Amino acid sequence: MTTTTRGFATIQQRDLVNQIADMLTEALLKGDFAPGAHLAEAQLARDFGVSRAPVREAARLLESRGMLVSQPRRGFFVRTFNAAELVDVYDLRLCLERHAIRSLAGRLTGEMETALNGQLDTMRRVAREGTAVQQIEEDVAFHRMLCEFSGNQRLVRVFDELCHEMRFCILLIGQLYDDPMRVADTHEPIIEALRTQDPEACEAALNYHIGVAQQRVVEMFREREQE
Amino acid sequence: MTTTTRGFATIQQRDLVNQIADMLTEALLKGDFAPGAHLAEAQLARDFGVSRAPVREAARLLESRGMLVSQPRRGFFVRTFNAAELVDVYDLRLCLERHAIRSLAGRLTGEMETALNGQLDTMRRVAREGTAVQQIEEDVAFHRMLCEFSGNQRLVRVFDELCHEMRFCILLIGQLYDDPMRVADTHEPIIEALRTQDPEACEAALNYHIGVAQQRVVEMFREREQE
DNA sequence: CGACTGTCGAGTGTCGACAGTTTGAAATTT
DNA sequence: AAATTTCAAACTGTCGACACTCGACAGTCG
Repeated sequence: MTTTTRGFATIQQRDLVNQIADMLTEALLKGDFAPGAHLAEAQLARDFGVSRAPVREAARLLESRGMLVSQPRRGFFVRTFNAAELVDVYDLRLCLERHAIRSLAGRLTGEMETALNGQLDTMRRVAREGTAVQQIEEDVAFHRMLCEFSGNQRLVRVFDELCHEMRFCILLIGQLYDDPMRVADTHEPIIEALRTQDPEACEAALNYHIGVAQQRVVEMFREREQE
Repeated sequence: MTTTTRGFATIQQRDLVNQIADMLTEALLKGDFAPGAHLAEAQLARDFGVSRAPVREAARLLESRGMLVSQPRRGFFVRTFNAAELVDVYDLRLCLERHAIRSLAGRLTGEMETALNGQLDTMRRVAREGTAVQQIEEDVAFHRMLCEFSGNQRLVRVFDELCHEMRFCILLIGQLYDDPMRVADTHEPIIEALRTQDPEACEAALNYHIGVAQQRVVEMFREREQE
């Protein structure tokens, strides 16, 4: 939230599209719509008390985020995942973060290390007293930092897109896949590897970390799939 | 209503959004719009002989492909690149292809090798008798194959997005950056490295190949920027 | 002379409506 | 009873219209 010189909050009359997109996102993450369900524009427009135009644009936005899919003349549907797609998402995530951490090894500044350690503290705090959603969010934030520190903003953008899908998947499963405090702890080796300045060690730590996460999520997802 | 102020051909009543998106893409690649130029919905709608709704959707599509950017209440503008963004694009491309080739080393099938060699032949053919656009297209197709062979479809999707931007940049420069036949030849070492089944060799070949391309493109772009 | 204000045109955000298509179920046939 | 056809309701794609916002320019006041 930016402020003006006088300290007023900037008035950003967030247009309808973004508001609707946020509401839809929330509803989707809460599981209000079944996977694969059809979203009727007119119905949503009535629900939100607006016309179909902004609903349509919001839906396209969620489509670009991979949470909805559209079929010509049939409309929008809640995105469904299969295990293979989930594997791909985590594999791509590994691809991105490995590239980031690799370019990072050897030029990690003190500031960066402080930021990462601070994020680790935050993760441990929400592991104790936060909600599941917060825990996921802080976990994502840690990995996002790695991407940001790579200096490649285009890479960060792809990471963000991936995150939408990961969030969606994880909340689709309906429960966290591990003890949040232990999850936080498993980020420690990554920082340590970065400190050694050894690219190989960094890659190994990340490989392991993401590999474990992928395995757990996919496993839980496969269990869910049996219904 | 056959001709328009900008001279676009008229379109049929099918799939308006995609047709408009294609025509806009073509116009953008041809350089009909200056970088940073404002695209007025109403004007385009008149030009195409349709209403603003499909134009708007097509513009959003191009926005998601990184060819346009939008500002609230101000509309769509032709995306501008700076050298740093171009560096990021090529860096991310290296990230993707390195991941692909790495997972490919050691499980390259005969079919894959045949396909790659076939593509190389195609590249050499269009280097002799094709247009610049074709040459770029076949070059992209080779690298896309590498991504496809990784088996990660999500990765291919990101690669495709990146390609839109690369195409746009390259054609923005207005000329090819190297002798097309030599460009084709530089793909040979990649296939050779894959044949050795050695991940390190594959990575090295790719690093070199993309590094050279990046350097050339960015260099030419910087020259252009001086105006 | 400089800064502020009012006005005007251009353009986006949103709306309600219409036409053609898809869907699901009733109606009919086998 | 199962399969097929028919048909109406629901829905999407597209359109034209209106209100509000933004930027430019000229005019006003100190």
